[in-house]
Amino acid sequence: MYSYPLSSRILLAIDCIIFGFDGKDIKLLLIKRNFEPEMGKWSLMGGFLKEEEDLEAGASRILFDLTGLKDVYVEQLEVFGKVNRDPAERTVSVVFFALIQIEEHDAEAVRSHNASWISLDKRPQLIFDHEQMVMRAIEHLRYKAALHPIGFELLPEFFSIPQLQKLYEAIYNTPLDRRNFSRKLLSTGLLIDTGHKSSNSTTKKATLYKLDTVRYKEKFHAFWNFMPDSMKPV
Amino acid sequence: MYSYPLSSRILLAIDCIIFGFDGKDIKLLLIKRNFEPEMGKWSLMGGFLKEEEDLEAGASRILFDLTGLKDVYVEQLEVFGKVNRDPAERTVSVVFFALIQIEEHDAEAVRSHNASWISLDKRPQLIFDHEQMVMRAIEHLRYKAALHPIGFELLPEFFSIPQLQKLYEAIYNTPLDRRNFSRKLLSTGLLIDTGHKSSNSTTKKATLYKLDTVRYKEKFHAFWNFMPDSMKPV
DNA sequence: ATTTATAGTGTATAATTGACACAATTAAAT
DNA sequence: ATTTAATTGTGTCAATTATACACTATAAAT
Repeated sequence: MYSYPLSSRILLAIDCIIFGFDGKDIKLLLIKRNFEPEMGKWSLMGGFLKEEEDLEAGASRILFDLTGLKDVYVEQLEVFGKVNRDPAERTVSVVFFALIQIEEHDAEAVRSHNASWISLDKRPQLIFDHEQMVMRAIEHLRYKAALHPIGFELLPEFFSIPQLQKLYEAIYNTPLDRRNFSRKLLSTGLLIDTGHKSSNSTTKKATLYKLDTVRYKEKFHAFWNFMPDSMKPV
Repeated sequence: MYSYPLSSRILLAIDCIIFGFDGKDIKLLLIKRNFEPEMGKWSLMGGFLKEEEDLEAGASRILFDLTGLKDVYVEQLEVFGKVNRDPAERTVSVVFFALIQIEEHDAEAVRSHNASWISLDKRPQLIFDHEQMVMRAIEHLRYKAALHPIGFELLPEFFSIPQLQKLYEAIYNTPLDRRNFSRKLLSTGLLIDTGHKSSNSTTKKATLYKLDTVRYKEKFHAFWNFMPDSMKPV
């Protein structure tokens, strides 16, 4: 069996951008490091890839460790590999992008990691190139949410259209027209009326919908307009 | 200075998907390996990341090595990191996606690497997980070309609208309506009429355009329809 | 009962898309 | 020289979709 004797091995890290939505703001799950290096500073949650571990498994491990959640929405975002990005040692980091339902997280796990949910516009300075990673992730969130129905990953199972609108307004940091938004969303055919109404309203109660998980996959490409529907990539 | 004494180092490879367009078909630049491991089999062009090299620099080095070209369109595609993807040794590969103008490549460099341009539908079996990488790249090409004006990277500096159409028809493997295609393309405002006509036609000669490189960046988000223009990510 | 805040629906106009037809250009064939 | 075949360039109409905007309904507090 062949081997690669002359090639150098590099430390491979995994960092996770974890987004949540509290009904008002998009939040990031960040940790105040109580370990070296850079103890006391803020960073993304991360870790090293283990020798016998697939990349996605590593990301899931780290996400589970911090949030207590399995099966969250995760995708690879980008690899950061600048030679001196980590002053301690050459480290290449694979950044994962995760969307979670904020109420579902295990508060105890979060506390034990010294982590907090922080609004995007209040995020502290981060170590290394983590700020770049966050900016890349925000860009990706905006990009992807405009093309695919991923916003639902940030909402509870049952949600109202006004809630959904607040989410999109938070993502794009802009007001949207209620009537057009509602029409467009309903026209996707992705929402199922649960028959229930939101309970905590002091005024008119909103209809609660859930995501049509069957059509979700079929309609994952809802949108764009350059090519005929039939040839949109799956 | 801190270090990470207990963490394991991993071989970090770079593999390049290189697309070209010959006026008719989308082609891949593949190599028939005259080196170990997997000598004699087909694969993507790749190499190992060097200790003092940024990731993007590594990709550029490999691309230059094979094609003699600098400043080609390259972007990170995805990291492939399954534990046993390379039977010889645990190797994590960062896959880069490159679009080049096929006539510009250095034929001598390509020959010396035992490489060939191969149509997508005639591609041979590839080693390791390279076929998965190629499929992912085709998907990405279709995705991105529907949203951003990247097709131009595959065409010569001066090109006609019929040429452009043949490119898109090759990408999506489908016929497109000439009139609607032309209208849509011209309406982007990205094409500048050079005043010249294509020379090699046996029938009516087509107008040659070039890309408006100033507007190209402004209009890189041409399309999608979920959010108002003003909030499309940059 | 009135007020306040929010939810839900409708409509008229403009813009865009998709389907389709015809005229113009070039070189080769007659 | 004229015809033919192939390809390029442009126009139009109908259907769809987007945008801007106004009214009605519901719930709770006064």
